[in-house]
Amino acid sequence: MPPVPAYTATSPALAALIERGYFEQASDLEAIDRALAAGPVTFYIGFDPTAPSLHVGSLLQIMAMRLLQRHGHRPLALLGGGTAMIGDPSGKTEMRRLLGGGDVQDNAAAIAGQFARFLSFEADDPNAAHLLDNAGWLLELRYIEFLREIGRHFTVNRMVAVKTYRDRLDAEIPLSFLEFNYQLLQAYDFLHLFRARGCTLQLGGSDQWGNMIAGVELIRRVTSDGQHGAAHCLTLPLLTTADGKKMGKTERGAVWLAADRVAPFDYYQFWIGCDDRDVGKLLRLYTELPIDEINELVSASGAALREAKSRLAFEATRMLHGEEGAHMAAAASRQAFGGGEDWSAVPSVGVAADELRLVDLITHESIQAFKSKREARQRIEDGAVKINGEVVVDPNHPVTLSDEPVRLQAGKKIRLQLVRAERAADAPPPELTSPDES
RNA sequence: GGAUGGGUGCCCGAGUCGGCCAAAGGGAGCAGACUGUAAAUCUGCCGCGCACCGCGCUUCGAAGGUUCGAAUCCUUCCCCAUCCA
Repeated sequence: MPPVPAYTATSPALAALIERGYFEQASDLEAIDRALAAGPVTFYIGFDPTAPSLHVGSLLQIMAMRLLQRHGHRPLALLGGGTAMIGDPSGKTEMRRLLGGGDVQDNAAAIAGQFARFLSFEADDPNAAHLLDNAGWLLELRYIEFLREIGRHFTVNRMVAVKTYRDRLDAEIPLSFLEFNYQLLQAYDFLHLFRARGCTLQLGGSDQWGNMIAGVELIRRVTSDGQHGAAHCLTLPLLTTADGKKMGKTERGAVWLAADRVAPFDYYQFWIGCDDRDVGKLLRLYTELPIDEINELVSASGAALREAKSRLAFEATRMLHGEEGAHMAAAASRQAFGGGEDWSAVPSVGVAADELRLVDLITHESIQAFKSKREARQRIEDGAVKINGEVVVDPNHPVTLSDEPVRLQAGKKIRLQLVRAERAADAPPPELTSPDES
């Protein structure tokens, strides 16, 4: 059930945004529509470099950028290297932990590469994307100057009315002055990009509404009347899954885009394991399949929906990890969950031992199927672990490792092939690479 | 700076005239059954470890103390909230 606003867009870009379900709310939809129809629009989305990788949550924003870029508009991906040092209080129930400048920079560097998979940064591309870091202009701000130029346009009365802050105040959760300033800085970002790059549109998650509007208003106030088009903003929905959880979170934490955090196989598994009710929505948002085809896929019901899911998983994986990776992941998934003997594409892990008790094996540092031995024992006794397709209920059951891979199934999701590894000086990282890959 | 109320396991939240508390209950999570690698439901697990139908170790803001024995009592300290200054 895509939110279909009662508005018929004239610009292809906005039409596509709406049709695919990216649109939620906008400062002035018609103005945005006109601008997008009139020619290339420079727009930006901010990303907080609070972790060394983006995750599926931020991927939604990236997909929206990608879509707009395809329609000829100019994306600016803004890393909040400066604002991350403040911490956005939006949606937070507690005070944010502050990140140091060093962390932020490392993270920013790691994240930068991930954008390149989804956006074109080619210099000769007329609407090439650009990656910016607001540390560049925020860190050198001078307090008094900033207050006089920017601060004067904000009334505390209005700031306090913003939902983000309102909630914090109502809930009587302390809101530090530091955090209170976040909104000003984000608004200033927009102004800066408006001036420096002609950026007139900001997109963001719906939790960013207050911050984004603040930027729009700031620009309106600062701009002289003669200057054309004020800036606008548009929010993307905050995705939740059908069972009410935040999109992109799993048992094992966030679904990261970095392959060394979430292997292609696991990434594929994430998508294929989605709730039936979400398939259509996810296909629209996270793949580029034509709408007609999506509708076709989703019209199936019951078990036939698996077709739609595997398509979703494949497409999503392909975009992030490439054609090769996607095929690999798909094949591995079919094998691992198909019940067959052939596991050739299933990720394999080397274990530096000849023989281990089952408990020790599945809690081995390169596998870590369960959190502790305690739990592992329990699960084994529950019948959650299979070796070569056979349930093994005895935690002390010895498992012999050799060059002949052992097929391990632990719980619903974990499927691995185990091979004996050389006792390297440093333990082999738990890389889930496929044997055929090399 | 003053007054009052608080800090419990991933989260919320019981528990304080000391033992039956590794700590009620709920949520989250994990596993099993059922299925379609879905949802819902039911069942089990849910501090860590082991030679495991039992045993050991570490937890209730921190450090000490009283006691055979403390999350529960005393002391000091740290932190938080609200009100006052």
